[in-house]
Amino acid sequence: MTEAVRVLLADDEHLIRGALAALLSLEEDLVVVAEAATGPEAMAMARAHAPDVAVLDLQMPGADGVRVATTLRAELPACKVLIVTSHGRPGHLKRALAAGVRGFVPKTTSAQRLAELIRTVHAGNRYVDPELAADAISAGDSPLTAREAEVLEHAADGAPVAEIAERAALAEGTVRNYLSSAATKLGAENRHAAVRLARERGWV
Amino acid sequence: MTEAVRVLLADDEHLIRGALAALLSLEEDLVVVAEAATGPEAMAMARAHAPDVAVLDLQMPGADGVRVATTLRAELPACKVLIVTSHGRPGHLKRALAAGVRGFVPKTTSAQRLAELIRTVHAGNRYVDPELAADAISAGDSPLTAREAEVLEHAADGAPVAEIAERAALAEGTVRNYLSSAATKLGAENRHAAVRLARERGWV
DNA sequence: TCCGGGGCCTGACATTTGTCATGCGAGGCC
DNA sequence: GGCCTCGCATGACAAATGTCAGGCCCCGGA
Repeated sequence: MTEAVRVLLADDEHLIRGALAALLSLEEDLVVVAEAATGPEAMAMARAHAPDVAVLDLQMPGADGVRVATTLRAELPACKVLIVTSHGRPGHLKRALAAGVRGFVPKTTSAQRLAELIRTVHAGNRYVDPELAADAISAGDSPLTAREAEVLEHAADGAPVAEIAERAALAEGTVRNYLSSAATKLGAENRHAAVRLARERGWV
Repeated sequence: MTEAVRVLLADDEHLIRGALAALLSLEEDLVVVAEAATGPEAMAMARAHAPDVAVLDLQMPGADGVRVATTLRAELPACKVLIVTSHGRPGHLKRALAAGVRGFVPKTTSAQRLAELIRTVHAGNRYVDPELAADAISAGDSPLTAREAEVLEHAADGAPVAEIAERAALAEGTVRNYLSSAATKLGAENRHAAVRLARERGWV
């Protein structure tokens, strides 16, 4: 038998992380060498233990799974990343793949299946949940231009146009214009609905 | 030794549910008699198995944990409810307690601790995570009147005033008035920021 | 080279939204 | 009863937002 696969587990929910560690330990060929509850902690643990596979939650305090994946890719190219997420938005998947992530699955996956997937990515293959992939494809690419997306992000917390204009160093009219065109492209009634839609699709 | 505590586990994340079931099974005095992935499923399972304790996720498709708890209280008063949540908003705790929930903890709790809490609520005691309780107290009661909250909910998806007015069967001016007073009470710049704040505090 | 298209940026104008003064009815208090 | 406060409801006015036509610059194709 070959060496056991060394796994890093990162999730801010202690409940799921501990339970998962216990279940994965039941698998003969998997060994959890480190656990982390935050993004920075995950990076530190990865540096310290150089795991074969990193199982990362998408939503963590400090730095999200994709950012951790980006760092890992640069510092530990041999470490394969598998992202696990509760509420998968299409755009996240795209960002994750761009960051070199090898696997992307929802938390509705069973532990048994997850163990299989850890082996899959460790073997050098990729795996993306079919349903999430379908969502990402049907959502397609963002139709927004760089400025439109930028302005929309600044508008995300409901700030008035004047404030957005200041933060983006643009005239108010310009900001209104981008907001308007973004809303039109997304088929939204106004910028607030546009923000909501863009969020859902992971475009901001 | 007394009878084992019969537990119902409801969570839409298969990963956490399965893992948790496995871990709780390691406890001698606990037995998981049913699992569910949605609100309605949880209710059906509860009726079928009449568990001693129901461990419910707050966010589930179909009906959230609090709604399930309300139903359970009416139909199975003997069944104690323990709510587990990922991102606890102050208002949810209040609603949960009003629904007769006996325990309320974040998912950052360890499985070991959760097992203890299941015994605690089964014994008839209550337990609320101290940090969540502190948040709820500092956030205080909602300052919004019934109509203000109602209108704010209708405004949640960024709909224009005309649409809100129609849905709430009010004049447009009236809707604007409620929106304005709600925003003022919450210290928000406009209704959209108000919606965001109210969401954070769990008041809508 | 010279268009044409697309992204970026702007101010002027129409529409929507937020604020204010006001009226009405239901309770609590003297 | 008389008085006050508070929530509910409305329309008029002021301010913020959305829409439009147009100018500028860069790049790729004719």
